[in-house]
Amino acid sequence: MTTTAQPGQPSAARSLRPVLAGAPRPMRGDAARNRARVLDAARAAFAEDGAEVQMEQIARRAGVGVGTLYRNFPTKQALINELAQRWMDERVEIADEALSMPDPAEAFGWFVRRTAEDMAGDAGLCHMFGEVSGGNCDLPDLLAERTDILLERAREVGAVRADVSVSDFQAILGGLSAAIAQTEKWELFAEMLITGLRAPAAPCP
Amino acid sequence: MTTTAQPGQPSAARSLRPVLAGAPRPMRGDAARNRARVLDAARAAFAEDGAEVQMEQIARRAGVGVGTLYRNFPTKQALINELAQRWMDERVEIADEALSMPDPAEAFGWFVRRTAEDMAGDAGLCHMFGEVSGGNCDLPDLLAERTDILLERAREVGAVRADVSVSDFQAILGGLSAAIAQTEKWELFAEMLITGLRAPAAPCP
DNA sequence: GTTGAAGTGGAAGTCGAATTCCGCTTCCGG
DNA sequence: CCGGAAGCGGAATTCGACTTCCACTTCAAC
Repeated sequence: MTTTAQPGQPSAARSLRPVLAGAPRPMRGDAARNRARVLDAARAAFAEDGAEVQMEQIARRAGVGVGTLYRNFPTKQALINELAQRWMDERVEIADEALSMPDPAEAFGWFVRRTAEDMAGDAGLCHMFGEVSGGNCDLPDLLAERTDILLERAREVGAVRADVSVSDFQAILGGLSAAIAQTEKWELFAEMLITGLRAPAAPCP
Repeated sequence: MTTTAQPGQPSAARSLRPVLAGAPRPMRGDAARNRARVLDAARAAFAEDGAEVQMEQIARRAGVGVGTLYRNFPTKQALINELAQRWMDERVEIADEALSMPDPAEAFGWFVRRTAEDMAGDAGLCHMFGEVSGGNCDLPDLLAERTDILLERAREVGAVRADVSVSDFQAILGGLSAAIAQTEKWELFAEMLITGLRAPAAPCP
């Protein structure tokens, strides 16, 4: 139910016209357009209403019938996974950008702030983080790897306490998303996190 | 659906034998016993599995039929509300205990730690906090009032930044519950919160 | 322009969980 | 110990999603 492809395009192929080597037929133009519309509509719908939106609402929003949804994604979950994958990819980019910054403490703070900001703008993202960190699936390897480095470097310069593991950080981001889902005050929350995460050395000797 | 009572006992009456003035008959002894069993079973079930437990599981756990559940609570939601109410009552007591402490900073910290600890021990509580702060319903007046005082006092001594409102704090607790639901490291999270919430005075000049 | 493979819409089917119903059982006042 | 009101169990019903199906439309190669 989560593995193999089924209809027009495997949900793992992310581009509009995934003309991979060996694909017998490139997918009809209008179909590709519809697939894109569905993805957009789904993203918008999840962003506004969270994961409880119904397939029919997404379909209406995209201006297609439910049948078309199911042609492209065998399952509601598959559709969600597709979006999750895209979000994760974006997150990996952000993490890479942070990793390119010279100061580890600054990089870490920037990543947290940026993530909080993105969450505030997208309820779907919030929910997904809740899920992902919620245990339904783990942080994808690519992202976990980046996060690990980010965290490690920050730890070395004392910007993050030593007893915070990647999975703790993951849980913390889950908490952040839950908080932000309730109030849009992401700046406050991000600041709190960054401060609270700092190693608890005696304040002022 | 949320207002009027229906069967044996209105879900608002919390005691086992709510022989309020005017109640024609005090409720049969075995019925009261069953009601209590149901409540216990429900609490345990929610604590273990979160809010997605099925009515039948609760019934089995309590050793009764689903009919008995519905005799006592017109709706699954009503049952949840009843438990939520009880949890909230406990929380008010905790808050009161905190309020009786002399040092506001210490009181605040103690309340946060205690809440985190309780959350760690009860997935049901966690979930409920998520819901309650999630907007489905607001913090009950009684608790909001206590929290407000706790927060205000802590603010005055600089243990909490000035720009944190009660509703922010509520959101933060929601986040805390989400984080704790994933890892049991409540001590770490509580410490982080307490530190992060502190007024951001310049560290060490 | 024709043709048939690909794609479409949305009514109908399925399925799981909440809720209802009712004949049988258990209390308890007299 | 009896009668009948109160309570009980759990099979049957309802309800609201997701998912399937298929007659019909659209595209694009020839």
